[in-house]
Amino acid sequence: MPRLNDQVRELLQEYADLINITGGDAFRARAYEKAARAVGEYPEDVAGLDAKGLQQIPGVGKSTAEKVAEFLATGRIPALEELRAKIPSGVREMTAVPGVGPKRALALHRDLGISSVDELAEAIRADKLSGLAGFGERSGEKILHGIELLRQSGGRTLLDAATELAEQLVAALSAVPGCTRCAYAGSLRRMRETVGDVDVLATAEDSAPLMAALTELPYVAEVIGSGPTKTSIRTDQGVQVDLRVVPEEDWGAALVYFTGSKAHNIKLRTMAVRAGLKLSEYGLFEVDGGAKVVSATEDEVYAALGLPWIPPTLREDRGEIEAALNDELPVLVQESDLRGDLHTHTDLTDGLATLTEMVDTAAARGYSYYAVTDHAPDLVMQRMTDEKMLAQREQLRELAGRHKKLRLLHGTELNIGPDGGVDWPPEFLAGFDVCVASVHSHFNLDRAAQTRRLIRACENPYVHVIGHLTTRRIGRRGPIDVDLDAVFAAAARTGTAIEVNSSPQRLDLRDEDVLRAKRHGVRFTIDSDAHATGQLAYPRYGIGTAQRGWLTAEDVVNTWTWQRLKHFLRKDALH
DNA sequence: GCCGTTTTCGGCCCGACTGTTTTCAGTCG
Repeated sequence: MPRLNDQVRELLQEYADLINITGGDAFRARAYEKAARAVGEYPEDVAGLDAKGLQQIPGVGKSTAEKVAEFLATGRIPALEELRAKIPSGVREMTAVPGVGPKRALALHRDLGISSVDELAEAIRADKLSGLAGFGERSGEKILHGIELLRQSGGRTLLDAATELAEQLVAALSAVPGCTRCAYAGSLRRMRETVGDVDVLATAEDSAPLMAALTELPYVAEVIGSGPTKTSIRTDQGVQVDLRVVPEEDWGAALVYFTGSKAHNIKLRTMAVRAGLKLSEYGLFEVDGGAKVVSATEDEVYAALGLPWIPPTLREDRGEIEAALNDELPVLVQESDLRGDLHTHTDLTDGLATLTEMVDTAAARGYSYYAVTDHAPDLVMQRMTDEKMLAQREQLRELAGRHKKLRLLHGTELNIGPDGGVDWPPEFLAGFDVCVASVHSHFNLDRAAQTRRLIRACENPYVHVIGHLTTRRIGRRGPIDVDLDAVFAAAARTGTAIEVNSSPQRLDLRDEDVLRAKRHGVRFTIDSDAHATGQLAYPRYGIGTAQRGWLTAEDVVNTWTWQRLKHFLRKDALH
């Protein structure tokens, strides 16, 4: 079940979307969007707030507070239900298709009776859109491509939502009497960027109470199937969960089997066969006679195959078994290795929290250094000015003594222009402690131009970090077309770090590209790109991507001490 | 609908891109 704030966020966002689709006042819709975001990121639980308390949330006024209070009291918002009655839910879902906004969704519904993404795809294939005002020859093609993009990740759940769900499930099932072990496995344990379903494994003498506990959870929408060893449900958020219960003595073999990946397991099984053994989810057995060798722990299973334990994030058959055989497994970077965050925002631009709130939260995370990197002026909508930036720097300097162990760095997130230039001239850039530079526009340049602009950004002596290099948004927007190897070579040559952006919507660079970049000798940062205090915890997801890219703490500059990082940030002095 | 060293009305993140137009609407960041 999502946090109550998240439920309210979703309802307010739905209300805003429906206002947009029905052609209501755009500013009113925007006000609800803003309120939705503010509630979602509000650190306190809204459950304990009354209408007055709700109005303390910035962006929530009288009208929104009343609606939320009504929801908290009755579970319903009549104003929302009225709008829902006018517009089928599929019409709103169509606006999730890249290229389809509220106006087009309404036109498609009103003029062609289309009420779902599936019907939309069908109508395009049947050439029913031509002739509709505002839709030309290329529209259908573009929308179909958008639907394709949506479906590629459609049915898959982002890492943060899946992790939160899995942690709740494990907590609930661990509390069931008779449950001796419980953990999540599958691609979530390997920390893939999206997961198709959530696999939970548990041990108990009697599986029935665990199966019953799962099916009775309040957020179960459907029981897909239930037997003595396996139960599958679907949550009200549409995520499938498979629970498997095994005897405690088989825990290790089952955990290996259900963690995967399939390719990793096939390789393990092949190794077993060569040793006269057979590996399954029930254990490692001798082929002759069928005696069980081991199955109680993962350590034992790997050891019996002549291997050290292999971290789940490496189990993709990308050379980890060979490395393990040669005793060359990397010592993977851990979240606890991170000493700071070098890419964060405040409400000076598009963040939700104040500078002080962000700094306090960073201090509570135990960091030794922390950079504020609000947007630079070329991202016009953020309305940055030199004066605002300098005033923030002053404010940050005044906070310097607030947390004794936390060094505050003043930075910015620059915009890499189409030609590779950035927002400010060298003399202004020199005033920052750290500069992240990212692509925020011109996503459709050809490969040569994209490559050129990124290399030029690396060559800028004031650019320390390239942020979210490919600019992809999972399930929403593909990566830009760029020669990554050429950019990695430039980053390595110029001493420019490449970011592993930890936002679950981005996770950019992707794991396999991290691996490639590492081979070029690139250094990395693992940053939150936080726009709210709660998002400062995002590096837990970026760490997964970094581990899947085989990174060690040595590869990641924000695990370094300040003394060492300071040297790295003096890039201009090194050349 | 929200908000105020623009303060109770009148603004509100602005501009580029795309495909459709022939002067612009819709979408997006």
